[in-house]
Amino acid sequence: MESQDIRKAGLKVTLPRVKILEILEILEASEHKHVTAEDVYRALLSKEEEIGLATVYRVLTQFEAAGLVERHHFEGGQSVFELDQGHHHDHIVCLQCGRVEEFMDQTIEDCQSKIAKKRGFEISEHSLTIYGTCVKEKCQYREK
Amino acid sequence: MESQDIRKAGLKVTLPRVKILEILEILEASEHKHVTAEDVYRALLSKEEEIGLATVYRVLTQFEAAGLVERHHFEGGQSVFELDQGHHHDHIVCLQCGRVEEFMDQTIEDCQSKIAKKRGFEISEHSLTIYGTCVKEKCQYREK
DNA sequence: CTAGTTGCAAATCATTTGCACTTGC
DNA sequence: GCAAGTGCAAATGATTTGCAACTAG
Repeated sequence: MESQDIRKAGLKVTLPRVKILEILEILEASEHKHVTAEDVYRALLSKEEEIGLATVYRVLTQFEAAGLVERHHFEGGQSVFELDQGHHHDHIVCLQCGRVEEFMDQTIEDCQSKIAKKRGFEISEHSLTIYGTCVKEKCQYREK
Repeated sequence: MESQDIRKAGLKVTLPRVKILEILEILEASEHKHVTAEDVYRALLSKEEEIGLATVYRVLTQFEAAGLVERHHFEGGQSVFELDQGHHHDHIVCLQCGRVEEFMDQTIEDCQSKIAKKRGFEISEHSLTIYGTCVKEKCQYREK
C-alpha cells in the first residue's frame, strides 16, 4: 500500500503522488527502472493521467527528500530516478543502448571508507558509475 | 610552451585558447584546480581579457575532445573542468566548502574491471566521487 | 475550512548556436 | 585570402517558480 509511504513522508496522499509512485513501482520490476522525469511524465500520459510535468518534478524531488526515491546524475544532462530499494548500489551504464545494471562490491565500499577516513572526510554519500558498452546480445534495445 | 599543445590538437593558436590554457595551468598548481566555465571566464575578466563566455565553453569543449582537459559532473549542475594530468584519478568533494581532493586506488580500479568483465561490459570510462565533509582545519574557505 | 497541492505559463540556469565580423597561417 | 575562430544575442533544454484555482484531511 503505497499511500502509507506517502503519508509517512509527511505528504498528503494526492492522486498525482499515488500515480507517480505506482509508475515507479511498476518500472522497479522491469528491466528499465532508471527513468527521467520526462519518462515518468510520458508514462502518466499513456495512462490517461492529466498530471503536469512540473508536478512530476516536484513530486520526485519530494520523494527524494523523503528517501522514497534516489536521483542519479549520469552523463547526458537529465536526472535519472529510481525507487529507493533500501540497499546501496552502484551503476554500470551502456553508452550505446542506455541500459543500466546495478552492482555492489564490498571491497570497493571498504576501500572508499578507508580513503575517506585517511583524509579526514566524513562520507555522506558517494556515486560510482562505470560507462561502457555491453555485449551485443544484451545491447539490443536502442531507445531515445 | 602551451601553444604546442593547442597546435597538436589540430586547433589554431588563437589568443582566447592560449589565455584559457594559461589560466588552467596556473590553477593546476593551486589548491583550486577544479573550475567551472564561469570560473575561467571570471579569471579572464580579472586579467582584462575580453573573451566571451560562449568562447570559453567552446574552447573547453574542444580541449576536452583533444584530451587536454577533463570534464566532471559533480553534484550541483555546472560542469567542472581541470587540466588533464595524464593519470586517472577519482575525487572526494567536500559538500560544505567545495574543496576537491584527488585520489586513486588500485584495488578499486581492479574491482571495477573485474565487475565489468563479469557482466560483459567493455569499460570506456568511469567516475567515482565521494561526497562528504572534510575536517574543520581544512574546511575553511567558504567560496561562492 | 484552509494549508498543502496542482496546472500552467513564465522564469531561470547552464550551455549551445546562428551569424556577421575577425584573425591565424 | 579564406577557412577557422570569435563575440554577441538569441535559442535551447532541463528544471523551477509564481500564482490562482483546487482538494485532502
